[in-house]
Amino acid sequence: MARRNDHSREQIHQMAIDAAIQLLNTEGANSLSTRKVAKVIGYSAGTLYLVFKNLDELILSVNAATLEELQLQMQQATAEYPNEPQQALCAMAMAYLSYAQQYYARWSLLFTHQLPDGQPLPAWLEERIQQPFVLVEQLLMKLKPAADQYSYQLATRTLWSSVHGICELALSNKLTIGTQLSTKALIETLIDHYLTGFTQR
Amino acid sequence: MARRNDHSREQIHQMAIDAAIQLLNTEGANSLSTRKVAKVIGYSAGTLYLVFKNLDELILSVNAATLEELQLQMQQATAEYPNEPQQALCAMAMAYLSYAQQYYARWSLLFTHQLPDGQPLPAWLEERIQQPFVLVEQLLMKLKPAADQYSYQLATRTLWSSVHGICELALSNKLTIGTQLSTKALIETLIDHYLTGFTQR
DNA sequence: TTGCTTAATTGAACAATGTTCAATATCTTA
DNA sequence: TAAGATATTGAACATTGTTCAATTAAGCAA
Repeated sequence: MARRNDHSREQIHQMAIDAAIQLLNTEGANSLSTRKVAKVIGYSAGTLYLVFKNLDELILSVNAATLEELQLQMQQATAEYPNEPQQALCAMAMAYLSYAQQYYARWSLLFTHQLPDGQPLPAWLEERIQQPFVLVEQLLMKLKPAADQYSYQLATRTLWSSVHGICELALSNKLTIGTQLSTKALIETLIDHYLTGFTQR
Repeated sequence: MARRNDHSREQIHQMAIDAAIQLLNTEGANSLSTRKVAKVIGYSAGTLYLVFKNLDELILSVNAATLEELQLQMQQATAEYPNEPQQALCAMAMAYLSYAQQYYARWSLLFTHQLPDGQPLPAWLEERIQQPFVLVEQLLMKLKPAADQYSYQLATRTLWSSVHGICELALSNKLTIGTQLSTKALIETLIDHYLTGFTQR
């Protein structure tokens, strides 16, 4: 069979991303392969190479889609606290944790995937990576209106990568070994203590 | 060729771990394979299966060795500050960052490797994972002698997974996109702000 | 020393993977 | 309807983890 013309290139591109997401959701990270994605969308593996340079590029596209979803969840979580930035930050962190739990394979792929040779990430993905930080930064500006850009950038990245670190170690069962600690409690003390320092200086 | 009896099982076990570490150091995380390890130690791939259940078990052993080295670096970093716990914590965090930079492939393998089906980590590795936390906990006890076990556990895990998160995102170039921030500055503000909150309450 | 037993090690084999590309079957158009 | 263009395939290749019957040398008994 050849020359079907059932779908446009753009459609195949999107179908492949959707299929990969579905595989990650149902089968886990170790079961993502070009052949399986191809099977799900009803095309041959070779067809994927008309639309993606290679599997890495497909994964980067999946990661961009994941980041978009994650950002949306974070944004929605803040809606309940329009005038309480600290509460909003807490809710956002919980949304982050919650998303990571629910879609663990996709979420961890954001961080475990490494391009060969240490190739740099494409600009369109770097763009997407920055978006969640923007949400955090906006809340920090509400919390302490009179600070300079450097302080906001510094506090945003420090606070959010810390939240991320807690989620990462907690969800891979490396954090609470031999303790009764709850991940939620860790995140709450982090935010509380860090913001105490941030607002005081 | 068969029945060489050049090395004991224990020797082959250790040789394989050493070879894997060497491959990770020189070729990167994507170049670790049973066949390459076997080639380095001068045995066939099948021989590895006399000593490890599978590649995952070899990787877990490599990770245990990495954790041991990492812990040693962290410990040595504190030696200069026997009476300044906060300085010691900072030095320890810098040692963590430094190790992660120098041995990035091995360090990231600690966190990117996932056992299939969500199998739990073996107890001997969980043991090793807890050790670095012990070092942090000791310093927090010096810093604030009158607190209960729960507070120490909570603060230890919160602080260190935060340091970890900063290192992780920074080293995978996801943290300082579009900014001039230094990873060191992020870690310093984290420790400073968090310890402010920790000692005050 | 010789011959037998034993087991350490191999190498071939299998299934799955990413990737490439000549072959092909269908669409388009003249 | 015939010819040309091209979208898609499927076979092929290299590499991977893993298994296991075959083999060969070590150990041992006579």
